[in-house]
Amino acid sequence: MSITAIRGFNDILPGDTELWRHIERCAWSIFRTCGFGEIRLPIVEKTELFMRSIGETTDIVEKEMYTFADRHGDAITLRPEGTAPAVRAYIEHKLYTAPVTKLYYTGPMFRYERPQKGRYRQFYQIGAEVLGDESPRSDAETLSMLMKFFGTLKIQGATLQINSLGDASCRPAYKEKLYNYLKERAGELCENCVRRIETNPLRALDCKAAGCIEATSSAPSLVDSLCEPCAVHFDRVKYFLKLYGIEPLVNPRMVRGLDYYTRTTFEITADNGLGSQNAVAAGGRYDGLVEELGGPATPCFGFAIGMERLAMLLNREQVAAAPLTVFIALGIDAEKKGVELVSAWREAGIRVVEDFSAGGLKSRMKRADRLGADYAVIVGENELNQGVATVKDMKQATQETVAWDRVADLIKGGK
RNA sequence: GUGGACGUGGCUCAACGGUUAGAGCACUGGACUGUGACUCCGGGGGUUGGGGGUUCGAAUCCCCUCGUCCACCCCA
Repeated sequence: MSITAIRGFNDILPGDTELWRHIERCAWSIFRTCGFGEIRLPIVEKTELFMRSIGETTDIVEKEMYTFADRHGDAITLRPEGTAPAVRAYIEHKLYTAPVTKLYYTGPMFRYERPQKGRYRQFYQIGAEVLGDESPRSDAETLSMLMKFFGTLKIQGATLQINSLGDASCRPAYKEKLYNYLKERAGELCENCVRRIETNPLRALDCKAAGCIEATSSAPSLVDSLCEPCAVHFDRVKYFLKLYGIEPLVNPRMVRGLDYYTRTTFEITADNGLGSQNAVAAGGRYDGLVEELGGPATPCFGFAIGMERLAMLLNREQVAAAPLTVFIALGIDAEKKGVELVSAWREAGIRVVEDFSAGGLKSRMKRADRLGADYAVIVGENELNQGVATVKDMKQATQETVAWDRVADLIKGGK
């Protein structure tokens, strides 16, 4: 075997990029109508940015980051997610001077994990962040935009789960309650969760181990422990989601893996064909992050969509490529004329490639077929003398002879 | 990071430790000198993922390594 791509890093081939472009175009056309502007962010950031935002005891920071020393010895990291860089840019460029900022971005993220279906070391996300809006209506509207996006792509079986993680005024008290509860039940918990009691007790709530599910079944509920403002916020989010026609599933045990989330968190899962990596989009509110990173106190809401997981949910047939025309010149004079004809047809907007191979018309028609041609345009001695081309519809198996300047119209009109 | 399944022409897969590793599809040439898909006939294509070992003999057994997939973990 010669040199291959590194593990977990994949090439995305033309057949797939067609689908990816469709997804990106669709996202962009919907997001922009909701007031989002695109931001292009660096792929590498100072390591410190992620340690301070995502949280030092999270799995991402502890064992999944691609961190290097650059030539000056500074610690830099391939971004494992997009929110922290977006917030960094928001602060750096003082975008907070605007009443609200809505940012959209797309690009690769990097996490050092064992590859699996729907999980790669370089993976792509479409992300969106609303910075500077504390209203629960913002949460609901942004979620509805996301659901509309999935609807436009005709994603089947997507379910929205939401939860509220509370904020700085109610979560610490809840954590304490949960800590004491878990402490008493430590014997029933898995090894991992025993460790979490000290580091991140909330995580024990969404552990899949049977013993842990059993042990936490009567644990104090987060949703019941919210302070008044958080409870009101959560109710309003649910209320407005209903107005948007969205019926979310409240999952009080859903805990996110990043430390910066407050209040609303959510996850969209799809069951068809994604295996155990079935979350296609997730996100939530992070009201403390901007301030944490040195900006003014700014309430925010954002989400990220997993591109390859989303692409797996779509069937290629739904994304029709533009019809392809293959031009076949027979004889040296036709080849000469072809230079002019092909560029004129391209100018007219049709997608045309020329078959430069030698050989009989039969083998060249066969090549055209294999290239996936919708039309074959043939110009040989006969056509050349009369200023016409033979245009064959490969799918219908019909053909007609038309003047050169009518070829593009015929092809565009057909189909 | 842990556990498991699997790596054989471009693709899907055969081959009890025993001739020269096969088939279908794909490719290519011809039957058919300017018309693809169907048919028929011919042809090319393999360091059996890589390395080491056991054996008279390894695709097959053993060890290591790389990769893919699945699950755990975690997440998008």
